[in-house]
Amino acid sequence: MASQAVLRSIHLKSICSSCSLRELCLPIGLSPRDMEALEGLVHQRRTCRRGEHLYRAGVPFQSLFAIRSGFFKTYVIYEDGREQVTGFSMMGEMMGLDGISADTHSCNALALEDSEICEVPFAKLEELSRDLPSLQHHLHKMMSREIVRDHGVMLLLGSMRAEERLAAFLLNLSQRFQARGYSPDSFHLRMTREEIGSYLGLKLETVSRLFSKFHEDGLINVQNKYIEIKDLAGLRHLVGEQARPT
Amino acid sequence: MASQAVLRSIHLKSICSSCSLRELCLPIGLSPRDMEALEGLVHQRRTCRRGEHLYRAGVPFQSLFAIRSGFFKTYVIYEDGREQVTGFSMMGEMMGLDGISADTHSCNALALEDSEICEVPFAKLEELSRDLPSLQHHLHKMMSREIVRDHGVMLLLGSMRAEERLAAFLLNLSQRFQARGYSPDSFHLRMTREEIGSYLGLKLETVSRLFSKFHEDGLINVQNKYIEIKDLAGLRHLVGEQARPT
DNA sequence: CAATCTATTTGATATAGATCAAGATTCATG
DNA sequence: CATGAATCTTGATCTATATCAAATAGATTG
Repeated sequence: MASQAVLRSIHLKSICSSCSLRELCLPIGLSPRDMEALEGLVHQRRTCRRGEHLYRAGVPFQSLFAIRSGFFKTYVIYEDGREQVTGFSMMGEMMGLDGISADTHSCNALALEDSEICEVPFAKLEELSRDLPSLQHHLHKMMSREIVRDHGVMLLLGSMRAEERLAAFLLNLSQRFQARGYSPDSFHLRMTREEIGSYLGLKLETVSRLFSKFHEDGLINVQNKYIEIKDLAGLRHLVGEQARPT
Repeated sequence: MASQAVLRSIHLKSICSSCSLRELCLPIGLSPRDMEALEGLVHQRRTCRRGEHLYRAGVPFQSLFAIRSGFFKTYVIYEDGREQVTGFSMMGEMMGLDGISADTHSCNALALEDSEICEVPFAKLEELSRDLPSLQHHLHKMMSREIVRDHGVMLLLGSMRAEERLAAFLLNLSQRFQARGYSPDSFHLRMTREEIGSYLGLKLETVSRLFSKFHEDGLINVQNKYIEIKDLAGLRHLVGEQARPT
């Protein structure tokens, strides 16, 4: 028992420097000293089981969460109960940036599969980033990247047709899996058709029909949640080439 | 001539502490000393005439821009030329946060009326915010607020009906004018029906028809770009009460 | 201030995607 | 591994909003 506790503490101490995601969540070129300071900051490594909320809208904001493994959806709920999925997050991505604004989480984060996350107390991160310019700048870039990403979703929702939206969605997933060393051509969707639909501003039936159509057209293979991209160029061509004749 | 230059330099020196927008773009409770440091940083106050771009997507990112007066739209253009308006900005708001992500502006900012802006070199702002925790936190809140705002637009685009979108848009404008000491009940729209439509994911004809409908229903008066809100509660009721029977 | 250009309104019609419905498949649980 | 609950697929139909079109109003310019 005692040895287990020791092992865990050793493990905790070294997570950042040995983490395969460090180039995603940490600034490059951090000195060993700085790395150590940062590791002291990540005070908790937790798991979050499928179906559990990592945080909910309205609860006090304390920490950011770096995803070590697993998959999440974030969503907002409007007064009348409408749910809008605002994003899907995977390993190496940071969640919770929206909470800084009002010291309260403004959206909900739900694990779509068993996940491991690193909790980063934000006050401490701010403090440390005052001493580490590269960390400071990295944080700013992460927040800015989130803004840019959201603008992309606005473009998708505001001016793309259903086909284009789903194609763009698949291409985005493919690209993110690839960046993490997984196959860009075949992957399991972690979310339901309804969740995809919510994200893309479509109904689940429309999403399902489009998957079938893409399959018929030889662009992809679909077998329930398992996707195989057969014609990347074809998907790319679909996005952008089919503007409505405004 | 010489006296003019002196006057301008005096004016420049005191802009922040005397600016009526300081509670919008600066952290509260900044000491006079800190305020002075901040003022040294805002090295340029510029004007931007109606129809001019403040910045364009693709140009190197150097500075944030605080709007002192005027009105802007920001928009992204997709490869095939589709344009999506991502937001409208007015006095006291900060633009350009999206540029931090890739050291390049990712959207275009166009003045919809003659405007005055304060240019804030971002590298210097980062530097100063290392010494001023309240400034640092303020910057983080601004970025986070932008993310939250974008999530709101995603909700609007992804799950609201046309009527609700336009009502939400008018309510948002009204609230922002009020926060700046202007009438929340009557204002001039600075943007065209087409720009509103782009922002809301609707065609300009739909926007026009909805304005007419709101007028007939006694919710607003419209006379071209001049809007009078007659029934705030009615508009509020429209948003959220009309979910599609999903 | 006439001329021209741009923005807006309104009507008629078309259509992409929603809705409704019924099976079929997959998944979770005792 | 059987059984009920989710989830997904597919078809038929409906509707909100787009599209097309034309007239009007407002803004800009020489």
